[in-house]
Amino acid sequence: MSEPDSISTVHRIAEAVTEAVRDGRLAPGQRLTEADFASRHGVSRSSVREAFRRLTADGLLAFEPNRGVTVRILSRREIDNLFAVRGALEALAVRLSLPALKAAPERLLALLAEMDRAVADNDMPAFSTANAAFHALFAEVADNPLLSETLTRLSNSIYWLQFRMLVDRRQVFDSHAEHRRIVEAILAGDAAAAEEAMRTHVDGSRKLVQQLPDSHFAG
Amino acid sequence: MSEPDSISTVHRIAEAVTEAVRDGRLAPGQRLTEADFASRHGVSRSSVREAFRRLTADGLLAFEPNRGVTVRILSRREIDNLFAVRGALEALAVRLSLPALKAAPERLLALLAEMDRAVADNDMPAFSTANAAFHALFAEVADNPLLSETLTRLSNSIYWLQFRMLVDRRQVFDSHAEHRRIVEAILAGDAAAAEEAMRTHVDGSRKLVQQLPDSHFAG
DNA sequence: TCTGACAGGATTGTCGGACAATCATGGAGA
DNA sequence: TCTCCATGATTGTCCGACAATCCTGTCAGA
Repeated sequence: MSEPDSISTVHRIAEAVTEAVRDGRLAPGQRLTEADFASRHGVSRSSVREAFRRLTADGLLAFEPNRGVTVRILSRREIDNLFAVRGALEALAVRLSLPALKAAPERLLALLAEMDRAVADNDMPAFSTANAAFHALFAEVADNPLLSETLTRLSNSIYWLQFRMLVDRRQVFDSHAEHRRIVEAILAGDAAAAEEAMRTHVDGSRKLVQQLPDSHFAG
Repeated sequence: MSEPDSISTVHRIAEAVTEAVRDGRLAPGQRLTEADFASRHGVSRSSVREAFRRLTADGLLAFEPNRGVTVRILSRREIDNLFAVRGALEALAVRLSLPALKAAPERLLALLAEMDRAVADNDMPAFSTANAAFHALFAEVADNPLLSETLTRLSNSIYWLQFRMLVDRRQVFDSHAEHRRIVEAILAGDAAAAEEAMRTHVDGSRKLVQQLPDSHFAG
């Protein structure tokens, strides 16, 4: 997703919005007005519109006709829907990537070790980063750009949640045990078990997310 | 996808492009220039740009920075990737929709009958329509808009293929046997079998598509 | 002849401004 | 209190312009 695009104006704006969402300056559900953004960043409204469109396609913003865009926020229901799709796709990624990962498990094991360390050190940012890399690895090794792209879009749609999840570390760290199960199944060459472990893991994440208070959801 | 959007200018343009692709007036891989389209349809370039963006997000067009858009065309490799994702998602749709479909199989059976009739009458357009409805039904009954949306995007990406497939009817009709297998598994309440039947069916479609000559692919 | 640099044309990227279309809000009147 | 409408805010669309970039054909030099 999000083409390199040199250093175009639109790209700059899109980056700015993404960052603002990432570190909470833009709250989920918040409405973004074009003119506002244009003047604040010293660019034309056209460029802002364009950036908004691109971010909408990427899943970060939500677009409503004649109403403009808002920072995307999902209802509990939509979260369930998203995790269902994600589970199916991550399971697919695991299956497709298994042979290659079994043959050359270095990166996989490195990420697992990195997460081990992060858990031991109670280092949430490091864990979060490694976790994202862990999940992205499967799609990447599966060598299916469309799959990677689709999963990225899904991640973008719940961008704000990753941020909100940082508050309660314990449960997030708990999910790490499932990572190990996935890796073991892969090393054993057991595709069905690996897929199932991934499905379970994704559903675990879903449950974790659903435990957040209502204020983090739309609807 | 493609919001109703009243009858806005952008929507009109987008429809026009979609239709043109559907009936072959715009060839896959063909480049579309904004000014051209703007003057031909008597609208501003801004609106054309916007329509192109939307269609790009929908998967019908491909966008390259500083080069504009082209009618999307995939390589054989990309086709395989797409069908892999599609298989996983259609299997998910089958699993999720199974209980509801088993309880109320009317529409499912009606579509199956419609396809039976189309095959008997050698009526390709009718078969094609019913087939699309058949596949869409699962996602719809699964009651997961995100899933429906994602599958629609995938379909749009290979829009031109549906058109090209009309040439050789026999093999397409052959795939109908697999439809029946899916339905039977659903009526029997056998989720695993239904999923597997759907996976097989989707992969069958993939093979069929791959039998087309090189001229229909990018790369 | 072949290769590479360059010029020119074509097309996209961005800008600014303008106005119509639509939505949201709050107040007037029933 | 509720409904309807005026009003302001914002998006949708148009126009025209120019810079940035890409593509192509040409020409000089090896």
